[in-house]
Amino acid sequence: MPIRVRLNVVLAERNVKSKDLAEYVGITEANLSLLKQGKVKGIRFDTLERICDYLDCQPGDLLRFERLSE
Amino acid sequence: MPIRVRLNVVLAERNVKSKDLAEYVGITEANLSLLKQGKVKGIRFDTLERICDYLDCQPGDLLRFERLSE
DNA sequence: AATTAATTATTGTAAAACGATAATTTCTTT
DNA sequence: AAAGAAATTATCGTTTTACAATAATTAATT
Repeated sequence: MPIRVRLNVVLAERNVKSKDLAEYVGITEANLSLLKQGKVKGIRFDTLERICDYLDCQPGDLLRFERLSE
Repeated sequence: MPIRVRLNVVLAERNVKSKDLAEYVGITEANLSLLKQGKVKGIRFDTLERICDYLDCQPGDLLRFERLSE
């Protein structure tokens, strides 16, 4: 699955707790955990938006397309 | 809605026809059109992936978080 | 050892991505 | 101006899945 979710990386960089982000975004810690680990198959823009807002980042920081070959 | 979908921009830059992209991605032109215009509320990663693949771009090229103020 | 933080698991539901199709509109090209 | 191609809009239906809610388990911190 070449779309890589690197929310975990950004969280670590920012030193932000999942709990705090979840609270701000308005989703459960359980779901945020799944998202962090790339265990979801998509994302709603309003969720992405609030994450970017809180982490002061861009979607491109959270999502990367990684080609298989090369 | 501060997540801006700029697929239309990238398509224009690449001079790619919606029809061709739709065909490659495997979604209907109708749905691609909605996506192009930011009229969807989310996206599945497998769709995003194929778009990035065909357009040789990153999610960050297609999605931008734009703050309201400032 | 306690407390806190994060992950995993389960079940349920509502939202919406997407299909299929067709009609309308816009854009090209002759 | 016609014709053709490309794109948008509109309906309706279906299936997927993001998310909630909750609880239990497993890391980390202190």
